[in-house]
Amino acid sequence: MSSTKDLILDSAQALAQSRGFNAFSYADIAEELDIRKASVHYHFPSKLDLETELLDRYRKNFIAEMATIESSTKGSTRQLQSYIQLYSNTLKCNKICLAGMMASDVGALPDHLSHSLSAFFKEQTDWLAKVMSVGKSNGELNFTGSAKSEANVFLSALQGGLLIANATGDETGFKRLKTSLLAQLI
Amino acid sequence: MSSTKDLILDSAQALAQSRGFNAFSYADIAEELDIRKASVHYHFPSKLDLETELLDRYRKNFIAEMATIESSTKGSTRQLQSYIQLYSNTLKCNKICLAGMMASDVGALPDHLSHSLSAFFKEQTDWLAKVMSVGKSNGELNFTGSAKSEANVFLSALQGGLLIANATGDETGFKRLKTSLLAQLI
DNA sequence: GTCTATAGGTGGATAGAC
DNA sequence: GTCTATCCACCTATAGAC
Repeated sequence: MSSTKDLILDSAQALAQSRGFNAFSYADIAEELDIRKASVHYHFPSKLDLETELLDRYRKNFIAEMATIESSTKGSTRQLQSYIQLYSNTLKCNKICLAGMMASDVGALPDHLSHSLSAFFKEQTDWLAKVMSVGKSNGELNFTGSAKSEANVFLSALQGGLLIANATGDETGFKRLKTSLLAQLI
Repeated sequence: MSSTKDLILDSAQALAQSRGFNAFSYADIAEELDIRKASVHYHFPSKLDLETELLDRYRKNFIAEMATIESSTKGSTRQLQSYIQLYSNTLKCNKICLAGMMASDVGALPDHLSHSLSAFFKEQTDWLAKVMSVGKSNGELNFTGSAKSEANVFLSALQGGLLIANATGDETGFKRLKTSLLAQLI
């Protein structure tokens, strides 16, 4: 049984990932959950509070997902595949990454949010670089640049690919992108 | 001497590329140009009209840029470098691609705009695939997948890389990304 | 083509009862 | 913790003078 606060976050996240954070209102959330706007304000006094908690939760969830992959999936290639799957799942729901969405409005964000956003991308890149580094050490992966640089390309392509695939409705294009990204590391 | 209409488009584009389309108003444009809101409405009755013309102009400009590159720059590698430079210039102004920004709000866009957005990404991918195809034919470039697939990875990485670099303020990361993208094709 | 003035609506936010 | 009621600022948009 989810708390109202969690349900609000779920609703807001779904709206943000498909429309953008500035394209929905408290009224949309209230309607979806069949509660009143004032109740939403009780849990999140300002919309900035909501946005902040949304990104915090998103970061934590992603970190947890990465930890799960690391502990339950063997092999660098398969770990990267599992990571990619997180993005495929998002695309299936006609959504993009919450952080990717917020990044497109970065010029309008207060400092603490842009810092949190920065941290998200660093967390992702660091984890990917670690996995790639291990894979190169044991001979499973093969690439020429630094792991950090490869991780940056990998994440960038996933973020951009998700954005484009979602805008064009081209799921097969995203499928090919996933294949290419892995092929380049083997 | 630019017309008022062009100045409005310029102002709106700059605002959209740094803040997002839903994070600025006619009042912002009017203030920047020192005119009244009603004058903006004279040229663009609704904000949707503004958004539509903005994307149309952006597409045309990009097509013109690509044509210029094709006619004035010799060699596939150098043509791709020139293309990449378009994105570097955007990053220098702390902006992202207008289409990338709009793509993050695609769930809130009317059909005609999402179709135009789709067309933009197709135009970019097609041009890149053509350049890559030529480069492969004459031995200048070397890659294993299809040109279309490589073009998709290339564009995705640039779009995502721009988004991330702009959000993190990491210009050097974007520089390395550019190098990696080209290295993968040689 | 640009202005003043204003309508009409929505969005974020608060007060206070229950 | 949720509700009703309401405020106020801002936003899109229009009417009509110049």
